[in-house]
Amino acid sequence: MGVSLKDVALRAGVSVKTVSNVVNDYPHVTPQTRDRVQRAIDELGYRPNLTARHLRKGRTGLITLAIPELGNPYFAEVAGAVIDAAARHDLTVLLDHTAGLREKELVVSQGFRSHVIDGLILSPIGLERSDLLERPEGPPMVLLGEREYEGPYDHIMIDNVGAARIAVRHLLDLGRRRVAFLGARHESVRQPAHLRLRGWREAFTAAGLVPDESLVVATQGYDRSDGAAAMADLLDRDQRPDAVFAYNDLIALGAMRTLVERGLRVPEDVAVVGFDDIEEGRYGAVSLSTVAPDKGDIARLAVDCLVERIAARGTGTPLGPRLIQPGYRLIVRESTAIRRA
Amino acid sequence: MGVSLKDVALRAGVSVKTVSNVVNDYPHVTPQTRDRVQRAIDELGYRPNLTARHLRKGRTGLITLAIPELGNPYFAEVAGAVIDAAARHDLTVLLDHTAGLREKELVVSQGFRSHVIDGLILSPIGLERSDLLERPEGPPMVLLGEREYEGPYDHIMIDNVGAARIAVRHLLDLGRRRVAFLGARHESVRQPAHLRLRGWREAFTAAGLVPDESLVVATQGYDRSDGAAAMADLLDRDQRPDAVFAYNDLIALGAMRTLVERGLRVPEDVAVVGFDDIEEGRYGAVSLSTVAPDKGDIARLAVDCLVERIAARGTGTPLGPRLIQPGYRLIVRESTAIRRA
DNA sequence: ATGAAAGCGCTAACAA
DNA sequence: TTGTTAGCGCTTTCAT
Repeated sequence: MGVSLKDVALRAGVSVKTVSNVVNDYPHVTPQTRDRVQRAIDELGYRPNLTARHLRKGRTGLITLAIPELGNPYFAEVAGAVIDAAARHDLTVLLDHTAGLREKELVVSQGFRSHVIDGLILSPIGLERSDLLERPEGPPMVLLGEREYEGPYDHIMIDNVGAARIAVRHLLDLGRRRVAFLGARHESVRQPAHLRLRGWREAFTAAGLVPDESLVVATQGYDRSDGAAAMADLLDRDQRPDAVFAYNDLIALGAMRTLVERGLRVPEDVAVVGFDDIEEGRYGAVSLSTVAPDKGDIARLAVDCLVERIAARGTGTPLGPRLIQPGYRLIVRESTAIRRA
Repeated sequence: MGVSLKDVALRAGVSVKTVSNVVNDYPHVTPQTRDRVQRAIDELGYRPNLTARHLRKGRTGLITLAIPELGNPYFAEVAGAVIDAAARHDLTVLLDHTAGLREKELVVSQGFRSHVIDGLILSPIGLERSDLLERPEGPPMVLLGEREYEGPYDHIMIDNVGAARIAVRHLLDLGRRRVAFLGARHESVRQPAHLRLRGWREAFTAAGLVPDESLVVATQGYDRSDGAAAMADLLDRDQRPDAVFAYNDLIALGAMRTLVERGLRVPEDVAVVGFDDIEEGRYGAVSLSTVAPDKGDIARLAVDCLVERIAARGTGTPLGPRLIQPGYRLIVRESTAIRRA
């Protein structure tokens, strides 16, 4: 099939080793030899077979990134950033999506394709803590995302409680008092929604107010449709909220859609804040205020962590699990742009 | 490091070949032997080294998918579908994004990582036809997307002219006459925008009308911001349009945003039709009518084509380049939901 | 500075 | 039915 080192060596009249030296920029090669080899390489159109190189070196230059859903703009944007960050380390990204299903996440976290990849970045949702603890030996893994685990793995996660607190405080500062939380979870296990809900509560308490738990609405998923349904649910009740803090932008967007359908104005009647800062939030009829995690930061930190882990392998250097918190900020747009009450 | 075939063979007291047979479900193995080997595999926690297997077989089970931008929901959704379609063939997807830059597309189309992948699905924008013709030997490649090439490669592309015609006709049927086209290109080279623009023209002609070329607005890119700017540009002129057909949903969404800012109603003042059917179009304050390409179909066709090409390699079976047109349909939503004039 | 040869883990002829 | 062995293309001691 392809042109191999041997072919080049034959053509250049040198040994395989010499060609290899040239290809790998080994310093001790005479310019003449290098020239001759280079010419042979060009003439034959030689390209190194990475598979063979990897077999020999035990590294592949491939990492897996497993996210819940590519259709979710937040994850799509993060994935793009991870691909770029990985490229800067000469790593190529294998993309998987798990639909947030424990089973699929399990398959990914446990050596699926483990011999092909040097490492793994996983953004788990359904996975249990115990699954993590029972993970068999395998390539280094770094966790990404807002579900707490406190397991033996590096984890890139923003300060969800703090971020939510700031968002809700912004609404309280606007004079809103009936601030709903959209996107809670029924499950008792650790869920990112719980953290943001805690932030919601703390914001009230910090302001000397008592949060009204009846304004907490759970959703099935994290999609626009879930937000739309949750909002409808809320509006069907007696007293309507004057503000909404949504688990994420998609839910917020869905909620805004319902508000418009019901003839309510945003932000006059109901102010809305989301979470994620997906691009679509900037271009709705009413642009969406949101908490913006630094996605570039997140991607960079995850890849850097993983690269470090990969490098540390074998060297026996013990490296405790780290919890790393990327930056975030509140972005105020039209959905809360209103004079103080 | 890992456990190899040899280790298992040693443990089970058989030869490497036998273990290999068991692992690969080779039929002629006695149940007892199989059992013994299986036990050894389990005890040792053996997992085949795919890199080695690939080196041997000359196949890796990896394919590259290169799209312009993961942040564009249309491409993100297509990418997700491709990953699923590939999984059904036991293929794993390496995702690249090119930003639509000729240079990056060139790197991808020409053997970048060519030894690691079995095939390549490329969605080019900046690439020239000549680049394609000069492509060196490499793994099979299938083209995806709406730029015409008529090169020596399989190409999955919907009937852009026909699809655009139907969309514009829908607007004309509504009684609209000043139907603008947003998202044209200045470049003279083949561009998907040209095809959709042709459909725009043909719809007028077919209705016995003369298209008003002053309603064609070019944009820099294909993003929401481009749509917003183009719409603003259009509204600053004397006579405003009563309908807009946008190159894609993002441009349409951006345009709608501008319309709202200017106090115009959709669809009463200006009806809008987009292209792509991204999910976000369903949840705006006014849901977006659009041309919906069958993304599952597109992904499946691309992967199937590629798999066929991969299989045909070496077998000398000549297989001419094919142009394959996936299905599409017009989805009418609120942005054009209005009584006939 | 360059060459010879071993071996990464696997599969596939060929043998037994 | 199972074992032996030769590579796939590359890197890497160890010689020279």
